[in-house]
Amino acid sequence: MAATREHIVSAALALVADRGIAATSIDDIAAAAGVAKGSVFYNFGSKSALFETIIAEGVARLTAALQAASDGLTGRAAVEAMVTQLLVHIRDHPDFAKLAVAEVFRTGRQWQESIRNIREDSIGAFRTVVAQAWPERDTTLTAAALFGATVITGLEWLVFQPDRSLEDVRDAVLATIR
Amino acid sequence: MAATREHIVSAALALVADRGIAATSIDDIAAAAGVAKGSVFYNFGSKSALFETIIAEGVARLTAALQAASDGLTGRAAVEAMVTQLLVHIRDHPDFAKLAVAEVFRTGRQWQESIRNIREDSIGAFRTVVAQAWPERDTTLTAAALFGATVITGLEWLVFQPDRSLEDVRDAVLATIR
DNA sequence: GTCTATACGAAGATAGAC
DNA sequence: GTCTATCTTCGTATAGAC
Repeated sequence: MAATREHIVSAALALVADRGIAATSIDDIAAAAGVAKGSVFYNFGSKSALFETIIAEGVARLTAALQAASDGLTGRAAVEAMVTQLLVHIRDHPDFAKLAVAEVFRTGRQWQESIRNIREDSIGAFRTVVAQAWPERDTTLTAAALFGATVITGLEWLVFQPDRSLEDVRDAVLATIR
Repeated sequence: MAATREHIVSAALALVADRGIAATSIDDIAAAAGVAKGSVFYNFGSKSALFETIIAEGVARLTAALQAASDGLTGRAAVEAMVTQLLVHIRDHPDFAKLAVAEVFRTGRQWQESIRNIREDSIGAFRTVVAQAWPERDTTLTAAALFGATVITGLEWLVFQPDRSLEDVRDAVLATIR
């Protein structure tokens, strides 16, 4: 059933955000999702296929959100809108954010296809607005710096200072970058 | 022997940087280090103790390097020196950088004591220079943004654009932050 | 101090009942 | 489509020889 898949996906995301994929067993996921282990394999085939799905869905959702946020905007306004949207997305999907940060720079993993899209698509969205706002700068490195400042500050917020407001965090990031 | 410990530590670091701690077995580490599995346990006691050691040593070395870099400097010069030193450190110890990024925001892990120091000590060093350079800003969030921009750009450099020069990367980061 | 051999549990995956 | 039971492999850790 579709509901079963949803339960499995959200239970898996919650667990791996805190412990990583390898440290999370299908037993743990099935128990947290309230289903039997066999159902996980019936619905996803294998552990790595499960995480391919989870990561691919998460990247697609993030990329779409980032692009929508800067739609119709140009220059610095587009950059600021995208930074803000990234913070909102991290707040609303903190588990995916943690998983993504933990996995982006690893090579030689089973679900690497999906992982690569974190960088190519999501940071790629930043590249587009950066190229338009600051054509004289090194686009890829600047996009990485912007993305990095936003993501790390967002996670600092959620993990260590959850009582801060979105506005505080956004202002701190925007004040740091120019 | 001390050399055995060194071999184990460096083999372990290289493996976990790419696969994560849980996905790396003591068998793999022993084989890569050229020693027997028993020697790993004799020298470190357990897998988690091995990584406690590796992480604690890495955090201490990073924190010392960051503090030394800004020593005697004030204001923006101190910030720039620390950013540059962090990039140098990432270039020279890329495996530790990958491990650190993958683990910082996880909670409830066995080696959490050592991990917490990544944030408290290393980002703490940034906090000090930020507080001095921009007293009007939110110190902790700004330090996180600065640290995040530098680390993520540094890893983008090493993992995806290894042919770029340190100067290019440093200039891109410094141009992005103000 | 380092090795080999082994105990023991954990985890991915499958088979078959319902 | 979901469950329980089971197979098999892998991985941490220990014991004991060298």
